[in-house]
This record gives sequence, structure tokens and C-alpha cells, in this order.
Amino acid sequence: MDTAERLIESAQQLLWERGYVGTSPKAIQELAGAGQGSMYHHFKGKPDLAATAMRRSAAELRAQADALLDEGDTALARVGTYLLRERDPLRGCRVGRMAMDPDVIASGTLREPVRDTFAWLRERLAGIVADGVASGELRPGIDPRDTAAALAAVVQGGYVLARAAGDREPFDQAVRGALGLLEAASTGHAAPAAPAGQDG
Amino acid sequence: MDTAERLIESAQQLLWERGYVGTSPKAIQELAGAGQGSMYHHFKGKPDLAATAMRRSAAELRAQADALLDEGDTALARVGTYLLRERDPLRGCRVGRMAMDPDVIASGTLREPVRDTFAWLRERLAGIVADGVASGELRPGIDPRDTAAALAAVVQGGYVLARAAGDREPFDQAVRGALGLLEAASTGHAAPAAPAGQDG
DNA sequence: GTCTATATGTAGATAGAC
DNA sequence: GTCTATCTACATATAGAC
Repeated sequence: MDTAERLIESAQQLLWERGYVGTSPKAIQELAGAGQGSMYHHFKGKPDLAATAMRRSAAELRAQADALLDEGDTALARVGTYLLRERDPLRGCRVGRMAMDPDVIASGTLREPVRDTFAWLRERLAGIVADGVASGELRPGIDPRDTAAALAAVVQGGYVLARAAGDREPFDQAVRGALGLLEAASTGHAAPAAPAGQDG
Repeated sequence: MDTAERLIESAQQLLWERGYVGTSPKAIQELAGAGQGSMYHHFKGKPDLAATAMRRSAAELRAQADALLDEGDTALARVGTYLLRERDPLRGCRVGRMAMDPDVIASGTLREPVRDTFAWLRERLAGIVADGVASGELRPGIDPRDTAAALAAVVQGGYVLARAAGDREPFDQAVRGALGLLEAASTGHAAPAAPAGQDG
């Protein structure tokens, strides 16, 4: 693995653990086993390297979520697969975490991958919920976009609760709670896997 | 207002805006209009002042939430009052934000007010949900603790979504989505305001 | 109680040798 | 491409005068 690659992966790790403000170029270099000169040769500076690392983390997260959200025959099953996926809640979300960083929010370039990731996730979840409503699996009164935002928020907020408690349990409770509510919003009629309208 | 007080309030504000790692003693002093000497006379150092500020923010938040969670005749109404309260989602939560800070999580003293605040909030919400179940307003299958964690998570996660988007709308969507699901879990029977068992 | 002086380390970056 | 030297500013704190 070349030096630029090691710098990016080190930056990804430190940004996840310590955020943008809490991550120094020096710390990235030490973790990557690279000198000052190397870093400033490959990247313009800390913001440039951080933006590169964040774009990569965002792409990885999205690919992972996209695959999970295809697994399952019903809307409830797909959402469940995503919410119950293996996680370490005490680490938090490597993308969502950046939204709390003042320097990231203040910079269009740094915020962009964070914004795009959650815009995509909410749309993706909304599509699944909409399919569930259209197929009769979920009650007609359920709003796909609102529900999708609530589900995405449960995950991000679950991280906050778990880290505050120093224990993963509140995260698991929040996920179970969300799925329980979603079940309450289901009609009890098993639905087809395909999007609405496809099976007559 | 005396100097110590100004230092605490300045610290509260900066911790909210920039987190613990992003807040320097110098910045606090300048905002408070106090010199180095004053700060180190009244407080042992940055962690001491920050802990004082965080305990105060936690107490304020808790008092505010406690009052709001009493307003309303049904569980749904009480939760609604809390979720729909006036907020600036782009600022985030002054307590929840600290849970993402590595130095806060690493220190027992700094994490304590954050942990206690959310432990209290989850219990408080769980009590309301339990009342709703006991009174027949909410379905018997709804788990009070899980649902409470989900509701608290929706708020905290809503902040993440709003800040990521640079727009409050995702927060509002998440809140509406959560209330929509909670309505789906309600039986449609209006319930008494008092805790279960009190009205025969 | 508040001020100024001082101290050590780090943040973030540039310059130029190799 | 990588290294070392160097730079300005800030982080965090202590010492001691007033």
C-alpha cells in the first residue's frame, strides 16, 4: 500500500474516533508512518486530506447500506435488516459524527459528503416505506419521507444514547422500539417483495 | 454578574457551538471578558470549568424537558408537546453533542452529566409510554423502554440529519414520522391524563 | 481577585536538501 | 517522493506582582 493510501486510511480512522477538530495532521502522519513532507506532497493540507478521507468513508457506508437495504421480502424485513445489522454503537457513525463538527459544517467541501450520504439514505428508506404502503403492507396514513427520516434518526440518535451511557444497550432499545412502532403501523398482510404495482 | 458566572455561561455557549476539543480556555476568557488569571483563580483548569458548565446545561435541559413532558392529557399529547417544542435543530443539543466528543467520553467526570441526563430522559419517556399502555391508549405490545429510547433517539438523530443537510426540515420530518408511528400504535381510545389505575 | 510574564508543547504549514 | 529544518500562532498552564 502506498503512502497516500495509508494517509487516507489513517485519516479515516482518526476522523471517526476524534472528529475533524480533534484530529491533527501530525497524528495522521504518525499513524500512517509518513513524514510531514509526504503528507504535504500528496495533499494540499489537512482540509484536503480530510475531504478525501470523508468522501471515501461516505462511499463505503453507502455501498454497505445499499446492499443491506435490498435484503428482505417486505418493507419491514428490509428496514429490520438495516437497523439490526452488526454494529459497534459505542464507536458511533463515521459519517454522522462529522455533522457535529463545527469546522465541517462551516465548510461546503467538508460537509458535502455528509449531506449527500444522508440525503441518499433518507430517499432510499423512503422508497422502501413507500413500497410497503403501496403494497398494502403498511397503513396508508404512513408518510414515507417522514418515516424514513425517523428511522435514519433513530440510528444516529441511538449512537448518542449509547455513547452517553457508555453501553450499547440504549442503541439496541431504540432500534427495537422503532421496529415495534413500525410493526404497529403494518396491516398484518404479508406483502410481495417487488415494488408496488408489479404483481397486479 | 460576577466573573465566575460569566466564565461558566461563556463556556456553556462555546461547548454547545464547538464541543469540548474545539473550545480553548482563551476563547472562553475572551467571550467572558476575563483574563487568564481570573479563570485559573475560579477553576482548576479547562476540565473543571467545562464540567461545571456541562452540569449546568444538563440541569437546565432537564428542567425544561420535565416541564414540557407534563403538558398534555394523553401519552401521545405529552410526547407530542416534547417533540414539537420550539427548537433550533441546526444548533443541535447542547448535552447530546458532548457524547460525540472523545475527551468527554474518556473522562468519567465530564461524561457523568451527559449520561445522567439521557438516563433520566429515557426513564421519563418510558413512564409516559407505560401510562399510555396501561390506560389502553397505546397497544399492549408496545414496550415502554424501547419506545422511549427510540423517541429520544429520534430527537438526537434529527439534529444530525438537519445539520448534515444544512436545513431544519429533516429534523421536522423525523419528528412527524415518529409521531405518525406512535399514532399507528394507539388504539384510538382517548385515555385519561392520570397514570394507570388512578381513575378506576 | 485580577493582571502580566513566562514556559512547554502542539497545530498547521512552508522551504529546500536529498 | 521523502526528509529535516524552520516558522507563526495557539493551547494550556504556572508564578508572582498588584
